[in-house]
Amino acid sequence: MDTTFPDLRQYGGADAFLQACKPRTVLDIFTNKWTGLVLGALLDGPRRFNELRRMLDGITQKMLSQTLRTLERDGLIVRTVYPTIPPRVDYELNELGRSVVGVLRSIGEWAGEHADEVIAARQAYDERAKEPVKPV
Amino acid sequence: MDTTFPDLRQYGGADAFLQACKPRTVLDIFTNKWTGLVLGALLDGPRRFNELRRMLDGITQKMLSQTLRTLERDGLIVRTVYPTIPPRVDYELNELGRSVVGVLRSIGEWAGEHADEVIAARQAYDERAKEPVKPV
DNA sequence: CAGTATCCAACTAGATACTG
DNA sequence: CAGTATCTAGTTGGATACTG
Repeated sequence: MDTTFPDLRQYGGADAFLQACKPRTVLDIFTNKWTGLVLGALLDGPRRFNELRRMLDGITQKMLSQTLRTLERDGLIVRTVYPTIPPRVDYELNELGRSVVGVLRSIGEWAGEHADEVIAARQAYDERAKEPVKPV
Repeated sequence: MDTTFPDLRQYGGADAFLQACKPRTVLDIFTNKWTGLVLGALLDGPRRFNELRRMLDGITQKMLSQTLRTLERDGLIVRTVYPTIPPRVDYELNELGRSVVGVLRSIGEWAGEHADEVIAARQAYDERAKEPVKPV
């Protein structure tokens, strides 16, 4: 079986759900640790490398570089080099990149609306696990 | 900085985007390899363990077990044990679980609509990388 | 300024074997 | 039937040092 992610538009039962699995690699866009934050940092317009690094305080040079390269390769952002001294490089969302942000927003909305619920469920589950023996 | 995922509802610029970062742990729901498929397999109603294993051909016993436990702990599915011999265990989506599927659907829709675009961008990028020297 | 290169610790997921 | 336990290969991300 191809374990790629399903295209849920075509969902019509579990089988169809599972068969509609083609573009899983594309899903890396959403599973990467920094992708969402980097795209978010670009929402207001073009940013330079170190500018992004400051905005994303906590990201390493390596991860910023890697994330930007991946986003560029995936066609979500545009990298522009100005051959000045010192060099200047701008990163900017393109149309495809902006469309991803829409999806990230719906993920963020769900997380914002239900995070407490999930966290409470986890605590309840862990509490239950503490006392597995039924008191008589 | 807290590198959790932003709640984009509150977005009002990159700063707000970055500051609205609280419930990142909740995002594991979307980044897990099997979560989406398991939730999808439960869309039509309760399923038993080995039933799910057959539907998700390719998943190992360990990963199915682990994924189901995580989903149960997160409060997205309900696990019901029937103390029969042989044992019977049903897994079922609850309301929270069904709401996640909505988000997964929007991810799947984006992926379905733009996968070709992303894949083409990757190929183009890789092609460009092959001939880095500008022919004179 | 805008990156690369290298090493390493932590985590993930698969294969395999065993259990109430 | 419905799992758990263990071992291991592969991947991810961070720290650090260096470069055009």
